[in-house]
Formats: sequence, structure tokens, C-alpha cells
Amino acid sequence: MHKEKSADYFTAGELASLFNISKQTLIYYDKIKLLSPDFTSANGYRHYSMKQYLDLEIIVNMRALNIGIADIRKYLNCRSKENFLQLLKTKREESERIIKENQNILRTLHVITNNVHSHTQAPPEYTVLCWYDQRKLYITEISKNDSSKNKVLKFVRHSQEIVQSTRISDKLIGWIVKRDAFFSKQNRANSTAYFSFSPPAKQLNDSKEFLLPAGLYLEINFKGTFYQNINSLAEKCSYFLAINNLQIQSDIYVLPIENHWFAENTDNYRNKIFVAVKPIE
Amino acid sequence: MHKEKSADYFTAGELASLFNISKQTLIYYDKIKLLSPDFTSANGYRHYSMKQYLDLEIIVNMRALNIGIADIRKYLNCRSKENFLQLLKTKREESERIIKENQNILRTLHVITNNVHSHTQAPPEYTVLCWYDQRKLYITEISKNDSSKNKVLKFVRHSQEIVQSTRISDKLIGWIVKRDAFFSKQNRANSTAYFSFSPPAKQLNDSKEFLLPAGLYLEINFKGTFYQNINSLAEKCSYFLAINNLQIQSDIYVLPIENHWFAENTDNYRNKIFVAVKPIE
DNA sequence: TGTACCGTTACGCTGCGTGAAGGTTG
DNA sequence: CCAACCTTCACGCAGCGTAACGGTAC
Repeated sequence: MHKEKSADYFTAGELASLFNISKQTLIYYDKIKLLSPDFTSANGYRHYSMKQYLDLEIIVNMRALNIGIADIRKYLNCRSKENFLQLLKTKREESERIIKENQNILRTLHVITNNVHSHTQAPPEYTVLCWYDQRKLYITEISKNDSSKNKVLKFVRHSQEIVQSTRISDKLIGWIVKRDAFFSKQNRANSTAYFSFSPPAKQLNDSKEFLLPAGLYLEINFKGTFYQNINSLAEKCSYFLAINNLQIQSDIYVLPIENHWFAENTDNYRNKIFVAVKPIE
Repeated sequence: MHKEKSADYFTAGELASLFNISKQTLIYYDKIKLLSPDFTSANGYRHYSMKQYLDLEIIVNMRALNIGIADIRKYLNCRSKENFLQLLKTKREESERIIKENQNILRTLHVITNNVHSHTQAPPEYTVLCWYDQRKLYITEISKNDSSKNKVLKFVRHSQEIVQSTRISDKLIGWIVKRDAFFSKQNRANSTAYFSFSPPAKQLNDSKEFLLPAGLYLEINFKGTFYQNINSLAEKCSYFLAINNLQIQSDIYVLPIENHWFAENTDNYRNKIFVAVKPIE
């Protein structure tokens, strides 16, 4: 009697091995009532018959296509060519969606990687005089009276307006310090606005745009935060201007190069400042 | 005092809204210690500062790329250009893997859909005489003494040997019934082997191959299982042979057309049998 | 008596969403 | 007193994997 049974039915382990799946999977399918054994003997053993074998064939094949168990269950209770084709179609759309999502991610990863490679070639600390072509800036002004929270809010709005399709902030945001303040040894660090270089393609609010004229600029590249370096920066700047017989023509523009994205310690941040200059006549 | 605090720090809700994420997400990040507030006031409120704002910027952007929290956490504690690029690379590989997986699924879906469309054009029930070209069969013999479990095991081995890259059983498996048994009204349904049409590309074990010769075949397409229909099938067969002056030339080949994949009730299965015949001289 | 099966809890994973129940601020 | 905040549980989700602990078949 027992012999016959064990000759006709599969135990969980046997059935599992037929499909190269885990016994636990079958126990799970039993628990969620997706596929229950034909009967359970007195000792609690599960016994599966051909019917379950056939259903499991469907389940395993559909799972291999990553079709969800809820959908499989629905289908098993309602099999037909139409429903089958419908299920495949639904799954096809899902896979297409997943592929698109990941292709978008790949595109973004590509853009970011390129940006990192091109933008931040481990610049040494330097002070140079160079020629810039005209550049268009996008400006968000901030006031002394703004709380630091308010400043952050303006920063956020600023970044949200310049951000493009790729969410990661590949667009740098710098800030502007009044030339008088910078050289006055008092409140040197007070910034009056955030700025970004306008993406050429994007048309932004006119009132917030500003043209940075072409011309000579003094550029200082340094390590650490602007606030940490402000005194030495002002000194370097004055010294450079003096020995080269130059005068300041604009406010001070501070631009991060490597920030919190690449360094935990602010000592390892990298920034640069640039300011328009011209020879004294 | 309190005024100043609330002016300098963000509450969870405020910070969340800056990034268009849910407050619960921030609470979760706090709980798993990915991003904790700068301090918690006596009333339990979370207060976030610029530092957390900046870290959250990294987190949110990385999550948008579907980078796992574990990886983000690791990176936040170990930021550098190299690690950043490494992280992007890892994520790129993962996305590429996902894309490939889903492209494979799409391919399989395509094959299956085509098979369903071509194989099973809702055939009516019919009895026809037709000409078949020579076909190569792949055979697995079964014996009367095999337990039904053993038969299933042989079936499984058979299917595993003919299955190709796409896992879903697009390869049909039929079975062979001895002509004598089929017409003897006793043990008619005893099958002696499983068979499949050999995929042309695949070289299978020679000893299991069998050539089905070209020639005339009687084909009967019917609804329900072979076992349910066996008597009427034998009758139809005999009748057809008699009125067409034909004689049997081979065993009976039973082949499913629509099986458990497309119908729950066996009454809705569709099968066909075919058998070689030739005119009586 | 061993070993190779079988069984049933129950928790872990990922990244939050969704209440429920209750306190705080304005 | 209300509305709009904030908090802490705690469960749910998908699909099993992985013990832990114990019985059973040969």
C-alpha cells in the first residue's frame, strides 16, 4: 500500500529536484496556496501527483520569465490562449519598461562619469591670469537678512531651476562676494548671490540672467573651503594684482570644484575664485 | 532662541519637501543611521542642518540611480573621485546585467508568442488523410512495469534533453501507442514511448532517434484527453480505414496541441493522433 | 544506530508606504 | 479649540533563503 503510493507520488524533495528548484520553494507555494500537494499523509509528508507536476511546470517556466506569483495564480485559475497571450504581453511591457529605466540610468551614469573625468582633473593649487570669453550667468540674489535656512531655500530653488534631465547635480553652483567686502577684512565672506553658468540650450528667466564679459580674469584654485582660505586668498589676490599692475573689475566669483560629493572633510574640498581684472593705465 | 533654531534648521517635513521625498524616508534613513538629524530637540523633533542637506543631496541622487543604500552608506564614509567612479562603474554593470536579463526575457516571450500563434490556431475537430515528409523523432521508451512515477521521471528526462535555450516548453512531447493495443479494446491506452520531433539543429543521442518515414498519414484532431476519447478514436479510425480501403502502417502517435497550459479542464484539451497508412492493394 | 530524508516555526532581506495612536505648535 | 505639524511603534510588500529544532524511513 505504502509502496504503491510512494511509487505514484512525488515527495516535495523529489518534485523540487525535477525542476531544479528548492524544496523550500514548494513549501512556500503550498503555504501561499499557489500549488498544494495532492494529499498529505499522516506523517505530514507532502505527496504530489502528475496534476501538480504539470501545474508546477507552468509555474516554474513563468517564474523564469520573472512573472509575478499573483499573475501566475490568476492565470492558473483561468487558462486560455487569450489570457496566456495577454499575460505575455503584460510581461513584455514590464520588461520593456525595466529596460528603458536602466538605459536611462546608463545614460546618466555616462554623463556623470564624463563630467567627473573632464571637470576635476585633480587640479593643483595655482594662481593664474587668463582670458575668458563672455559667459552667461544665472543669478539668484540673497540678502544679508536671509536666515541661513532661507539661503538654503534659495539655493534649492536655484539648483532646481538649472537642473536638467539628469538629476545628479552636474551643474555647479557658485556664489558671488562683493569686491569691497572681500578686501575689507570685515564680513569678507558675505555672499550676495548664487550663480551658475547657464546651460546654452535652456532659456531661463531673463531677469535672473547676467552676462559676464569677456576679458582678463584672475583665477585662484585652492584647497579647503572659501571661508577657511579667505584671508590668504585676499592676500594672494592683492599681491598678484600689485606685482602685475592690475586692478579689480568685478566682484569675486567662488566656484566649487570638488565638494561634499568627493570629500568628507572640508579640508579636502577644492574651489576656485575668479575675478575680472585689467591693467592699470 | 527657539526662533533662531527654527530659522537655521529644517524639520523632517521641510527637508523632505526640498527633495520631493517622503518624510517617512527621512525617518527611515535616521533609523538605519544613513542620515541622522544634526540634533533632536526635547520634544523629539528632528533638526537638520546644511551638512545633512548636502549628504541628502548625494543620497537622493544616488537613489534615483537605484544605487543600494548599503553602497551609498559605504561611499558617504569614504568619498573620493576614485570610489565615486568605482561606484558608478559597479552600478553600470548592474544595469547592463538587468538589461540583458530582460532582453533575454523579451526574446523568449517573442518565441513563445510566435509558437502559440502558429501552433494552435483553434483547430476544429477533424479527421484527415495527409502526406507527411520524413520526420526525425526523438524517442524515450517506457515499459509496462514502470510505475507512474517512473514514467514521469522518464518524461522529465526526455523533456530536459530536448529543451533548448528558452526554458518554456515550446517543444511538444507526445507518446506512442502500439497499434495492436489500440485496436484490441484492451489496454488501448498503454503507451510504450514518449516522442518529440528532433530540433534540426540539435544532435541527440543516436540510439534514441527514429525516422518517421514520408508517406500517407491518417490524422485525427480531437477535443479532450486521449484516454477520454480512445474508444471513439479507435472507431473513427477503423471506419475511416474501411471506407477508404486503407491499412495501418505504424503505431499510433498521440500529440498534444492544447494542454494544461491553456485549459484547466481536461475536456478542453486538444490533441491529435496520427498513424501511417497505405492503400490496400 | 546512522543518515538522509521529511516537517514546522520564525526571522532576514530591500526600501520604504501606510496606518494608528498620540504629543506639539501657533 | 482646531489645524497642521511632529513623534514612535508596527505591520505589509515579494519570494523565497536560511537556520533551528525535531520527527521519520531505510
